[in-house]
Amino acid sequence: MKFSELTPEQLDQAANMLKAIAHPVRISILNCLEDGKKLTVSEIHSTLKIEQATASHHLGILKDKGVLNSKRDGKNTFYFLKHENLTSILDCVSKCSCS
Amino acid sequence: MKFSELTPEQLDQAANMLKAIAHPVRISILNCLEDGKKLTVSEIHSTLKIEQATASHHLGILKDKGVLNSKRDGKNTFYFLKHENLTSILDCVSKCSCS
DNA sequence: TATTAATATACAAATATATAAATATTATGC
DNA sequence: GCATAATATTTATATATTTGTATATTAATA
Repeated sequence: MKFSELTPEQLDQAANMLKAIAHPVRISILNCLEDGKKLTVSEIHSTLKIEQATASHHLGILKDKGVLNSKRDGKNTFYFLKHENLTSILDCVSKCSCS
Repeated sequence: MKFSELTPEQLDQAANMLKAIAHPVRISILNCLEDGKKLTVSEIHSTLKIEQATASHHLGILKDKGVLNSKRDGKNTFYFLKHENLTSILDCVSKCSCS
């Protein structure tokens, strides 16, 4: 799939997905969710030492833009990567930003 | 290199790099520069049918954030990818946003 | 040197995003 | 139903980004 074959809508969706990822807190969240891990809002909030509302907010953005999925289980909501291979983006950028 | 091993500064740089890419016009620009191609501002501006100033502006952002490099040759400035493997980000996102 | 081509920058208006604090919703267990 | 825990949403303020238009810079050439 070449980008030149994408419709403007798909191009926008790709940009929105990347925009969602392109934030220090949200990169850190994705880092927590590597290897198929499913974590609750509380776990993210305590692990990253950020406000509960902030964690929920960023998780909501990532879900809204198609990066994450979530599954409610009682009082908890577990978040996880929608596409496992998205972490390869992180690998690539971390390589590029360290050289 | 795991992200958890990145310093806050490197995390910010990675986020800035992704933010630079995360825009429909700039994704289209990167798409033009695949396979090591080097293009001038004029070529980008006519290929993508955007204003000259807009092309220059977006190219400047991509260069400033470490995504592109440029080389002046007389009246022309040629832009090209700084890290060839950055296009793998596009491949990944295009796959994810089409499924 | 004057003209033209190619690129880059400055500015302003509209839009979008980030952050924190407060409040609301959803679900459990007594 | 009431209290509590876990999430989610709202609101307001500050900041950043995008876009177009105009202008400035840089380089070649007549």
